[in-house]
Amino acid sequence: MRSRVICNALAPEAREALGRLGRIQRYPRGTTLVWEGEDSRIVANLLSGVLKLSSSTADGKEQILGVAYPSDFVGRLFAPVASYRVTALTDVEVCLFSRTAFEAFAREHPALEHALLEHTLADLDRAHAQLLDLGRRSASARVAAFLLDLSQRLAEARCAAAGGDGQPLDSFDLPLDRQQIADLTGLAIETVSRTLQKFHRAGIIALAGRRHVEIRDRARLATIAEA
Amino acid sequence: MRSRVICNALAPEAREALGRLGRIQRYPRGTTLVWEGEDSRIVANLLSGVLKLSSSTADGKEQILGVAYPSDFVGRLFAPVASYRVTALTDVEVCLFSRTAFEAFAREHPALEHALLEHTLADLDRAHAQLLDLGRRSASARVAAFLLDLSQRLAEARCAAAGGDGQPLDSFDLPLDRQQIADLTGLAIETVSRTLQKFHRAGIIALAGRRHVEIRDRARLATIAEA
DNA sequence: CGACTAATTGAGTCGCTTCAATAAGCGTGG
DNA sequence: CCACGCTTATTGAAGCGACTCAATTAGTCG
Repeated sequence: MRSRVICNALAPEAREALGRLGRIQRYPRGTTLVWEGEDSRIVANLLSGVLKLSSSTADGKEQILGVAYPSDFVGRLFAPVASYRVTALTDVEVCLFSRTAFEAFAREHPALEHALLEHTLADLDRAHAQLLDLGRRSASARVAAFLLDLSQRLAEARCAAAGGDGQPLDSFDLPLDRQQIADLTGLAIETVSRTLQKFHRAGIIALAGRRHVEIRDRARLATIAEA
Repeated sequence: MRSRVICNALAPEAREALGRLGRIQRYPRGTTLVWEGEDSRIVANLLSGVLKLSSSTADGKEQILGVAYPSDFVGRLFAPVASYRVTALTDVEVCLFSRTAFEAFAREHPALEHALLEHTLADLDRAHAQLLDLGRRSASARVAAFLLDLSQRLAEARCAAAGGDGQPLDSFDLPLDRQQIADLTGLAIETVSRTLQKFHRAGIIALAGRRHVEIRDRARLATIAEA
């Protein structure tokens, strides 16, 4: 598996030049970095923390389109307006770039555009998987798939950062609260809660506190996620 | 708006070289060009007709991830296996490439990779819009959005091909049957039928035969699609 | 420890699905 | 050109999964 960090595609000197273009910035949890519909002025590389990408209907119902973990690239290149909102789910640290400056730099560095293309294709695959979930799967399947995907991606992020082994984690803290899980899975908050409790009672997962989850029977969870 | 055809990004001589790499192929309606999960050996440029990209759950429920129109690029670059099925909804004519050969060519032609990146970002935007639909909108809103999107994209495809004006069409034939509309919108076929009839009775659209649709009140349709 | 927020639980409703039957569209052959 | 048969679409009735509204409980933080 190749590096998930965009700028690793670049030669050291180019990477340094790119580094000079961006600036490190921290935001507290809850901050919205980009609003949907507003000018798309910035793009960013997530260094630490978790971001949500979301969009909402005219009557205010929110749908989370994706969640970004450390090493992920976020922002809409080559479009004048942002099509989704970007909000910090935890305190975050990002490397910010002006969109146009980044685009100009990318034009000069085909390897970077190549890395962006691969990254975007991976995002598209994830969006497709989520489409199948939202369109055709039951509440239980969606919640199960969410837990499985989260454990995988948290492991990957840890791996990219501190160099773990990349094995999916069985015990972790949810970066999202119940409402956000509901917004991601397209369910009501009560349905998420009931489903989680049902898994808990069935011994498939263990819940401790509001945020902690332990996957006790990954195979069963995978079966539920399939159908 | 820039050209929607990938290879227009290339200089004439490069375009000709790419042309020699591909081969024109026709398939009758109903043919599956790529199966999900099988080796991703080919990619293609759609010349005429309509393709559906779909995926399904273990228990056989299908979800259409997207629909491709003339000038669209289809196939999963840089991945060993295809993540979705590609099926011809009408008779189609495509320009086929070996995936690996196309990738190698793209490496040599940054302008092509750039065009692919923009194309993929547009696909991602569409997937995001569909996520919001499936996760948070009612059956009526989904069907209305489908009709509006279709009229827009048919006009664009016509524009790219024959050089029309690109205005959304008010009268057109559906390239999908009711079941396929259901698979695209994540609804049951009966719900699609009922919704279409409801729009018809309300004078928002006119229906003739199985496939023909005429949008009579685009504004009202847009309002319904919003909520 | 107390106050506030987040999560859980219960009851009732609604929208969509499912199952079943009818009707319409369309190609075929007489 | 029309009758026939097959496929596709429509319509109806019933059921259920997830939502909504409301109340209770559990966590968390000062």
